[in-house]
Amino acid sequence: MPRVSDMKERLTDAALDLIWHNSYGATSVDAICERAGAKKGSFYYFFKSKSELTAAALEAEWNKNRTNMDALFSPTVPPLERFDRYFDYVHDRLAELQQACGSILGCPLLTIGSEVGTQDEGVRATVDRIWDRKIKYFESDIRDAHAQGLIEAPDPEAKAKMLFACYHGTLTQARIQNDVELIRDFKQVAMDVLGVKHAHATSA
Amino acid sequence: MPRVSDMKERLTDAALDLIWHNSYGATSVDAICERAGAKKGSFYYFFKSKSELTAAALEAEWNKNRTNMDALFSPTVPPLERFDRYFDYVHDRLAELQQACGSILGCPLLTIGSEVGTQDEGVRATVDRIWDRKIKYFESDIRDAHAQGLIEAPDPEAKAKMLFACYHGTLTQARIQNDVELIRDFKQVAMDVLGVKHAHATSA
DNA sequence: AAGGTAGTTGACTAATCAGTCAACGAGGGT
DNA sequence: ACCCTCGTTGACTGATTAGTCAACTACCTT
Repeated sequence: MPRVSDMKERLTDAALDLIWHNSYGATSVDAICERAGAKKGSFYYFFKSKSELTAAALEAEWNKNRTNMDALFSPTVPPLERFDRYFDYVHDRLAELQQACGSILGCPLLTIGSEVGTQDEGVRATVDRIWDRKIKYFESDIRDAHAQGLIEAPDPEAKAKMLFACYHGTLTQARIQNDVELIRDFKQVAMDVLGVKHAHATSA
Repeated sequence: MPRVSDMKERLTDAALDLIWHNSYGATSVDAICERAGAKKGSFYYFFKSKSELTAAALEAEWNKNRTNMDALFSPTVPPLERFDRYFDYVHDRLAELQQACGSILGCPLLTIGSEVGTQDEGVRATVDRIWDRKIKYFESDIRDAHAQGLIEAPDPEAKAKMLFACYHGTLTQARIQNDVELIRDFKQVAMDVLGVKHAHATSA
């Protein structure tokens, strides 16, 4: 048996999988253990509670996606193209997951945050923290686009917040209706919200 | 004891309250019964399961809000003013609820739909159905606005869907961050998404 | 006033829940 | 060769879960 255990990661992976696919409330510690190949005792060796594991799982997921996000929102890419690539990336990943599990899963941050936000302050604060970090990608992007005269956005922070909220609303509607099309259609909405100038409509 | 019982309504009211405030998973049948002043047996006399009760509670809520929605979206009101009044109404109601319970609750349709959508087809379908009905208010409104030349919206159905998704994203972000301001700020976003012509910016 | 029916009761089950614990195992450092 | 520590084990508890059921009550109809 390994001196350095990968069990902690197996547990956070299993937890995020199950909670994202189903929900926080419907995911039991037993189920997480089973998927991770762990026994109850191991679980509580690494985590104080299901709530704490969930927070850890969200942080772990963030760290995994971080370099990817950095690449997508690299300042070397033209501002509006960053959004374009990002929306494509999320769309493709969710479509791929739908192939595997049958459902459009939306964003775990919103799904989990919305579910436990009023009940579990630890998880809520974690969601909030990661949410803020992700918005920063939007914010920088908007600021660059504004500086280059591509859009009119005197308050990039507010604009980023709003765009982020709209995007997540779309992802969630896609989850509820299990329809990936909505996500593809969002690009045009993003252009509208951003206030992209000389927007020659690509679709209706 | 009354010949005609109001227990069914008490149960759906209690269920929606608790599920909206907390979540579907965190709301037990026992808790619903306690709040409704019912015993277990009464619950299962009226409803086959917690899932069925939830669907019934959503339908009941819809019926309660129906006349209100009809008034807000009355064709006698200028199209853009309808949206304005509706957004104000939701904002005020959620702010009021926040006073009472401490939390911005967002929209139960999205919260519940997002939580149980992948697990409970009955509830999911109910959410979907009501969601569609509510979007119709947006759709008619957008069609009228387009006809009056206030906006450019050749596909009112798609536009309505997108605006609805964006709005619910904002409501949910407000729930997660317990911040009512986001909801107030949405009006400007709505104008952008709608593509309101000669939009003299009222705020930033 | 008799009887049917719509509604109520609360004790019951069997499963599942989150979380505990004391004992065990296997490397690594010395 | 020793121990010490990181990790593992699985049986256990006590609470809570959704759902069942047969007996009961009170009203309305006739």
